[in-house]
Amino acid sequence: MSNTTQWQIIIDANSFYASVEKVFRPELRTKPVAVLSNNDGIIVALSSEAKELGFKRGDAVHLIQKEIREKKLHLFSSNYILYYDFSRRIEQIVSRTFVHVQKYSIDEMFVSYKSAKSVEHLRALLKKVKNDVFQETKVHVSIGAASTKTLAKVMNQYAKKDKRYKGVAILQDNELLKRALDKFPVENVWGIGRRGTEKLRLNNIHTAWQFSQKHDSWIRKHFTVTGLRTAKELRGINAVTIADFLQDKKSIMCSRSFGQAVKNYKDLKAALADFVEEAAEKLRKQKSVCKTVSVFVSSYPPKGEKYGYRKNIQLELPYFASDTIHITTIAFMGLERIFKTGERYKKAGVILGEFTSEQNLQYSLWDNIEKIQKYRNLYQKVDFINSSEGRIYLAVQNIDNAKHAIKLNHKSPQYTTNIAEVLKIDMG
DNA sequence: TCTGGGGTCCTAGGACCC
DNA sequence: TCTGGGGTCCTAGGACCC
Repeated sequence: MSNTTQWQIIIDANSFYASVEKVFRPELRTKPVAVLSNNDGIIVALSSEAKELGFKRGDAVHLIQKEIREKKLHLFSSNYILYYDFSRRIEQIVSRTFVHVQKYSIDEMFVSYKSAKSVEHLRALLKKVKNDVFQETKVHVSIGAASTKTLAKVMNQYAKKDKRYKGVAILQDNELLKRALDKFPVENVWGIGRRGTEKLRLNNIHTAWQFSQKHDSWIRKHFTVTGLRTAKELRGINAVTIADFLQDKKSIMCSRSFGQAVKNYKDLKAALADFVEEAAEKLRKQKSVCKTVSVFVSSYPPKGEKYGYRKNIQLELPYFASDTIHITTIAFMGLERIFKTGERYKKAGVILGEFTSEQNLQYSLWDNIEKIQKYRNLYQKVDFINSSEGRIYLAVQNIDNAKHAIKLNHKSPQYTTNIAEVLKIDMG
């Protein structure tokens, strides 16, 4: 490609959670490792060794105790604070080389770059970034680069799966498209879901190349404009933006299973307050306001029965809001209506829905604009403090989380973020 | 003693209407 | 005696994804 190519680059970490856990346990470097969900319930991440042994994401730990023992799978409770810290550090390292870095998920980021003098120049930069990340975090990343994001994702998968690429795969030229896409299964293309795959199979389309070569009208008819955009991207024409991938959420949920049964109203209420706090913070972060608040609870089933008490209720706020105080008030009203005494609750949560953007918000004649503004200003300050200095809590929140503490029997320390848990090196 | 959390989309079925 | 046909909208729940 010419030296004015706008390169689209995707960088993602390999087996991210498992890799981070291995960083602090070098003796496990070549051993099978799995990271567990909250309450150590299921497997959510696996090292390559664990995948090779047949363990799968979603496996219920208590059902595979025997295999875990026999195959010597090393377990870790999830330690999200640690993973987020690594994610942030990797982003910082990448940002030293590239200016336009956009985080996509905890282990994945987009980069765009147009100053490469040549493909070899780009390759050198990407190798350097990969190397820097490994030197400083001991986490391996895979990098794919091409003229469009969808193609970069294709190359990223080559970089990850085909050892010959050594972790960096660049689609040098659109002339090489056919070679890259001919062997690439269409179901692995970004934007082609399972449903889409079925439809394509019926039409005898199996590779990304075959899909990209269909007529626009045919694609538009069967896969709408979204499918057409994907096809264009596969042809080397930019048709999606980062914003398309990073769409604002249409609902925000926060829920948790409890480590042990919660029985009384007060404890459930405290847990719910935490969930609202978390959800409202996410809502404000994407600059949305919500209209509906759903609260749900579920309890352990009585002996011999399959289901326990399950109930959810959806309430409307009197106006669109994003402040924790108003949302909490409504959530409590909901909880009060669905709470049943005598149940042993195992899980609860809150879902915020019906969003509109903060700016688009039209105040109705009846709304107390001054009051809304006051809360909005207050919560800008709250979010700032929460993100920088510490945390502000509503009085009802259960600060030590003692009552709904989750089970974390295999938790690694917060090596990098908690001074009390920094790695101790035995100087022997 | 038993299994996450968060999200999207689709569908079946009920309420309601003409 | 006995109860059309067709449409929309909404919701709960399921399938699926990572």
